[in-house]
Amino acid sequence: MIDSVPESALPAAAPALRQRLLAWYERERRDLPWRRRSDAYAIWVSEIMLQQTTVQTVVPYWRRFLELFPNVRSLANADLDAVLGAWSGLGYSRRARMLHAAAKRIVNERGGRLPQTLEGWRALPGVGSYTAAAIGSIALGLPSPAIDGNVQRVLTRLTKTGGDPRRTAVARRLESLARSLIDEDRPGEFNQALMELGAMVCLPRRPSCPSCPWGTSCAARRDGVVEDYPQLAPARPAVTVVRGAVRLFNGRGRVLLTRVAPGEPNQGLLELPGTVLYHGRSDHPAHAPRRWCPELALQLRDRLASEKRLFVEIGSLLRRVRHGITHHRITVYLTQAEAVARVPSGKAWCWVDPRRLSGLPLTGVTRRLLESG
DNA sequence: AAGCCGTGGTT
DNA sequence: TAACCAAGGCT
Repeated sequence: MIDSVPESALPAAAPALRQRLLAWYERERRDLPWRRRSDAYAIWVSEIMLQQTTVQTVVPYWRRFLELFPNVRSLANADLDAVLGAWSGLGYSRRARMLHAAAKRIVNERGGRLPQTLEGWRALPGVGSYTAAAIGSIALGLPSPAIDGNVQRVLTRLTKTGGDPRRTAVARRLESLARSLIDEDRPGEFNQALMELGAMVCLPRRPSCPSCPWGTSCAARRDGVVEDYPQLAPARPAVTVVRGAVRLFNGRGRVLLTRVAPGEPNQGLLELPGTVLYHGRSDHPAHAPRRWCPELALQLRDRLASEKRLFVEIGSLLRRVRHGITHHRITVYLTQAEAVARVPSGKAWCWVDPRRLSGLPLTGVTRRLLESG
């Protein structure tokens, strides 16, 4: 269902809305490192990192990444492991693979020249409609609306547009709205201002309507229903996962890691040897084990032996880490272990100095399990 | 087009 | 604690 205010009202108000938004943005904009850059490469990297990831998390990663890979050629020439290592902890490592693949394609097929059109960007792996519009407007001055979750929230509230904005029909309506609002002379500023408004003022919960430059024009605020928008569909129930992992040292104080097999989550990254001990929907009557126990230790030992040919005796519990992912709730128990047979070797296994983890392509959980403890 | 990706932060 | 959210894209 889509109910909204008459759209004819909006184009007339567009110039005033534009002016108020841009004036607010000029005053309130955060000093983010990529906002000091105008080259498409720096903007591109920031936009890929910012997909489903908060600004606060991205900033240090972006700085390190641009020091390691200052331009598209250095990124294209880098080993995938180095790129994944720089990404480790940021999540959704597929973004890093696609960024690396896109850099290679730019160097190999375009002589290292970055695209200068929306279609050119859109054709690269990892660049969808939002990211293409963001790069296009910010780095190239193209007048294309960049519509992310923030912008969806602002626009559904401004116009009381009902329905889930992630659905195609609603998204099209919002895009049409944004197109009628965008400042064609300063599209990059406009897009960033709209996203900034969503990130700083028009918050999902407890928005700061009194300080909003659009507050007097907002239909949802006028009717006192701001927090009823956007009308997102309820999320699916989460999946509960319990996992066991072992910390096994060799004689030189190095810890055993294994390469995640293709087809598994986090494939290609390094993780502590382990296995899934429980996997189920959390809306079912929970059978998920609630605490570490000898039965789980035996199961972990047997499955490491049968699945990975790693033969150990399980020692004491070292720590428990909870990991909340979109619709996964993961609990990992890390135990000590002693090898009782020769440890496998080969490409899937490696021993690393636990003091030298930075730069390794670790999974997020492994990074947390190994840090300071 | 609907589900998946199994991240980190806030409330 | 657990739900919800974030500068989404891919299949």
